[in-house]
Amino acid sequence: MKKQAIEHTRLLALSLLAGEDMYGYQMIVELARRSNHTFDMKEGTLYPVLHGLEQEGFVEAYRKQAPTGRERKYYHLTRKGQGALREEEAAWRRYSGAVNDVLRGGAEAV
Amino acid sequence: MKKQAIEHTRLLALSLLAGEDMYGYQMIVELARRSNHTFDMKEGTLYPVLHGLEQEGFVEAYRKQAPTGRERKYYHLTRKGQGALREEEAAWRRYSGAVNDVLRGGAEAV
DNA sequence: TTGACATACCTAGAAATACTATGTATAATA
DNA sequence: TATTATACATAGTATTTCTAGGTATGTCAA
Repeated sequence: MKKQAIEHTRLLALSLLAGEDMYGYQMIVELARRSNHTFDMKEGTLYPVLHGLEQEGFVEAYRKQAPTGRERKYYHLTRKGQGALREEEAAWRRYSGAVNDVLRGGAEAV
Repeated sequence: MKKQAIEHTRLLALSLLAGEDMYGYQMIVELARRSNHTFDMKEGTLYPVLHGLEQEGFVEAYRKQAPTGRERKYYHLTRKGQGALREEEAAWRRYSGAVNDVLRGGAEAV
């Protein structure tokens, strides 16, 4: 019943797009694969986030025909989005490092 | 204006109490110190969480006179709380490990 | 002594974030 | 041809944390 704790959705989304352009559904599948199924991001979570990233100019969307004949909406990480990714990565390292410090009983010597 | 992302409040609170009994205000100060001021937990966040942990039997509260003469409300981690802490720690390692896997481009070989 | 500040606890309401549930539509497959 | 997987989307709900406010005591300087 407990909510699954996926909080850094933006970081994860930006990170997925760093390697290659992807469409939403693909990102969900890829995220599950790369995280060994620790993350099971819902469509109701990802799509609004992608729309937000697009509005901020971090990603650009374009439609492309899939080999299946079906049209997909691909997202591309812009230069601005690359900067945002670097910032979010730094924030994550700071955050996770701090949690680990606390778990170890605190960073004694500074 | 952005909300500070402290999500694992329970984990942090339980972890602080693993070493010694503490009172709320002290926990906030200690958390800031141990995290090198990465975490600045608000009272409006901590106190409701402590009350919840108490209701679940993870911590026990008792009042004690401080050297200043003032009464403080100390929290003690119960055996049940120690178990909860171990579980939360494991969840954190799983979660942070998965984020790092995704940032690295995915855990290729499983 | 009094005014400011740090300490110490608490709660109500707002904001942010992610989930559930649902709707639509197409392609593949049994 | 019916079901499943693919693919996008949004409305409403739930959870978590913050903001803002309240109450009260101890310390210290002016």
